[in-house]
Amino acid sequence: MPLSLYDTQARAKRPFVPADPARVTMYVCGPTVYNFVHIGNHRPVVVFDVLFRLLRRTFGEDAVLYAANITDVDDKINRRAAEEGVAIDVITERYLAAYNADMAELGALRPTFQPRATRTMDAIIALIGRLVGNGSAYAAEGHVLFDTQACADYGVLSGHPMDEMIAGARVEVAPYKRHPADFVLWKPSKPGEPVWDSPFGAGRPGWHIECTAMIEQSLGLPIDIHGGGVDLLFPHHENERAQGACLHDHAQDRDRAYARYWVHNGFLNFGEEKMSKSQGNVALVKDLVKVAPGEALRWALLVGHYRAPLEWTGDLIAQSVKALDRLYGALRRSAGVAAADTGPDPAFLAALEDDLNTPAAMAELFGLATALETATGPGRAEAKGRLLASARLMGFLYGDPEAWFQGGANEALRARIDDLVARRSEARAAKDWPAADQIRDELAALNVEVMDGPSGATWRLKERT
RNA sequence: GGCCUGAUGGCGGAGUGGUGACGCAGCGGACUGCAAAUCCGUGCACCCGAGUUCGAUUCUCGGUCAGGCCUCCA
Repeated sequence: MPLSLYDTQARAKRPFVPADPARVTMYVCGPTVYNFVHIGNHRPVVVFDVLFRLLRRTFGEDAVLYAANITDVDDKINRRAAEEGVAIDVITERYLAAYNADMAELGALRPTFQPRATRTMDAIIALIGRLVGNGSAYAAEGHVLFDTQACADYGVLSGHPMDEMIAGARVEVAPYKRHPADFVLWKPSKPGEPVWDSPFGAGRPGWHIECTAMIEQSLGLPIDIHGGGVDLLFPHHENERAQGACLHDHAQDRDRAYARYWVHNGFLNFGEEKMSKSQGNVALVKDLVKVAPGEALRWALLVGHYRAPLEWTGDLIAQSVKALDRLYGALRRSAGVAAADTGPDPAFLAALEDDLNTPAAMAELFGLATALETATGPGRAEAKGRLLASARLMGFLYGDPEAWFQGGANEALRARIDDLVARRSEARAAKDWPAADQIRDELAALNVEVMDGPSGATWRLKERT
């Protein structure tokens, strides 16, 4: 079953056919590194990581090029640097490192490229020059603006009719714009802000052109897949597409001269308590991992279909932990079984290939876990192989099952628990049930649950502390 | 005002023109000294109205409700 993706521009699911199967390209808009990003920012990270893994499996690991950019030129970065009285680099390096650490916690592969705006400046300036040169952009009062009127099909991506948009606009239109929808490609820097020399005067780039330049420099245009959150659909992606279409004005397929598929993930919602940085109640990965493993956070982010909004709650995290308990439990009980080299389960793969239907794929994983629990003889190795290969295609079950259940215990606690479990086993062997039960109560007080099996007792921590 | 989504059991969440996945929670049973874990079984839902159809949760139209975007938010 071939991979199909919902393409925002076509407003339909389309079979995914890359321009060149030997060189599949994907670009996803990444964060502005001025602070820690909250868990919602990581939804696209995880979603497109699953797509990255699936593409690598389909077309070959070396055939897929994935670029996820970093915006390191921005007003918010400038403000933050000024507040702390440090150089801008100090801010961007700090939060870029934190961002990459979060990605690792969530089990996301490193993208092939992580382009940064500040390191793409020559390409940005050259690109603006080309747009000015072919009449798609104009200079006004020290700015360079993209001329949306020169772009015949401006609006086709987001479906925003330009007239309506202007009528409902809630922003004041800068006087130097020819048309209200025109947007900045280059603008003068204010005192203290980063500044670059350019043929249009000293200044800094607008947001949209940065992404287009980073795509062109890292992957080359057009790309196969352009991803990001739905909030970026307008104006950011619309503007990117317009820039791309005007760069390649004579391309045969103008519509797809920039990106062949547009994929947008839905928002993460935070229920009644709106998560906002000003309230200081944001959910940060570095804090969440104290409550639940990063793998469970990854699971939670994939519990719903990527295009649907997802409610981020404590219960969602708890349920995700239990879901992984189930899968790791099946692995733990088959610890002595060597996994056969089977590859992913066909039904599981079909679910993922159907526009990344992760909930359906997860349902298949539970079925595979039950198959492993109930299989006998040689069927166990095969069942274990299918479960592992399937789950790992989604970025799960790379961990050691024992570590999953006992990982929260330090050396001293572990020794104490092992001792209690051993003493309880002796009591049970002597059929001294009161003594055995009393030890079990002691273990429970240590947050330990003990499970008796045919080959002895095992234990797990009930809750992470 | 414009554009765009969505409405499924106690909760989360797929999917389908005709027996409504899956997980958690619940219930019954097996196993267990008792539990836990596991296995087997089971109760519970498709927003409202009209239309198309032999048949609609699924398609069409209307309504209600909820959410998003139109502001350099993933």
